[in-house]
Amino acid sequence: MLARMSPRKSVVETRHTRRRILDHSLRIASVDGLEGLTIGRLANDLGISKAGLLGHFGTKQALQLAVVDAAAELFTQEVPGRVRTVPSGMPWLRAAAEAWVSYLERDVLPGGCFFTAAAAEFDGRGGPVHDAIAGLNALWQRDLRIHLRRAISDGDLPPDTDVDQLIYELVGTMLALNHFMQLHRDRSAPTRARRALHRLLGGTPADLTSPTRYADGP
Amino acid sequence: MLARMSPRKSVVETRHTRRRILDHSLRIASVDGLEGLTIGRLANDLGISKAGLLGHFGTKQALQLAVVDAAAELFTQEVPGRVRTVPSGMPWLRAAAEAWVSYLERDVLPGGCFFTAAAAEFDGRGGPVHDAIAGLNALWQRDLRIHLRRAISDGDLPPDTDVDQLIYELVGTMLALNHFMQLHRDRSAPTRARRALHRLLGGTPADLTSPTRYADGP
DNA sequence: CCTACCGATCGGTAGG
DNA sequence: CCTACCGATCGGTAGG
Repeated sequence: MLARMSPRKSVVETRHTRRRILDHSLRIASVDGLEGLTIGRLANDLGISKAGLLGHFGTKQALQLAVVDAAAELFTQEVPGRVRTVPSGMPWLRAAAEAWVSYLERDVLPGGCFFTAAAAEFDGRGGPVHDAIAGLNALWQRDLRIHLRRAISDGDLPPDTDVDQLIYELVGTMLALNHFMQLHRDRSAPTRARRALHRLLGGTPADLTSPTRYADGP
Repeated sequence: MLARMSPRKSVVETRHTRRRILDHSLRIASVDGLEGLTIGRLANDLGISKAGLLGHFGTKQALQLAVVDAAAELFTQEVPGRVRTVPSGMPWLRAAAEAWVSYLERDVLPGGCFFTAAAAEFDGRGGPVHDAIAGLNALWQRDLRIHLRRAISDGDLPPDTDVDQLIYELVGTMLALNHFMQLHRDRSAPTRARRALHRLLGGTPADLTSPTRYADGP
């Protein structure tokens, strides 16, 4: 209460350090996964001690959960955050899809989409980290579902549209974008993604020339 | 040459042990990744010593490369191997796509598709393991490309079909199948995959009722 | 294939 | 936030 240095500043500095830890963790985890993220490496990169770093979170699992939260915050900022003013339904879906492609195209994280990597890493396991990743994924799909239903009631999609099928194909398009950009360093992947999204949602990509359907059944 | 126990049998046993190691490695790696595959754990599971196990491969990286090869062998057996007698072009594509879905639907490996997991794990890194995974992926895409071109020249696909776009969407469909089956334990994912493949390749899935295109552009 | 061992690193704790 | 330390495990080697 008396002879301590300004606690206000100390709190601010603590928050700043925590942010630095999470920012760097996101970069590491997007490339090497949440298990490749080790306390020692992280502390060394940031120039602080392992004990000092761990003091912010307690355990490695708590750190992993904090990183998942930070990734969700980043995604929310970069995708839905950029289309907050766009009308619900089909306009929102097209704008959100474009923001999603753009987010990966701009290489915001060095390893691409954190959630794609984290989902693949933890999909076969149980535990709190798996549950957090799966839950956030489900939340995003719920947003898509809401706007897809709105697009149907607005008449922008046929009334018999299979909403879950469409979500499946939207997710597949984005998984492929990450796959081709990261594994094959294929810079034409964003264009491919936009064409696929146009087939799914309509819209106005100038580069779409081929017909909507590839093949007719026999 | 003289006083050794049958060298024939010893070689057979060595091969058998090597097979056991690779089979178990594939199961571990499909769930926990190629880095989650540790010598100690593997040796313990199989009831042999670490040194004995490592003797088969030399280093961990050599083991990882052997596991990648074993995964390629398994995939080749389960997908192209099952459609070897199907005519080239569109018939082959439809049969191969069905074999691909079936392979994941039957849960051949506990963690789903090894290559999907391994690609996500190594996509941001360099090195021989990354190169092996990317190379095998490229090989499979080359097979798809050959048959897509054949389908075009047979008139089963329009002459202006964007082959690489179609490959992109086929891959996306399979990535989504793995994603929904593994992360969300969604057993309807194979049906979704078949519908998406039908939209891409045509064919005769009985469950397709909705129209081919979801939305019209403005 | 084994035992016995190596240095390095892991997540984490004690105590300040 | 630090130093100093813990037991466990990592990949790998020596020698048989």
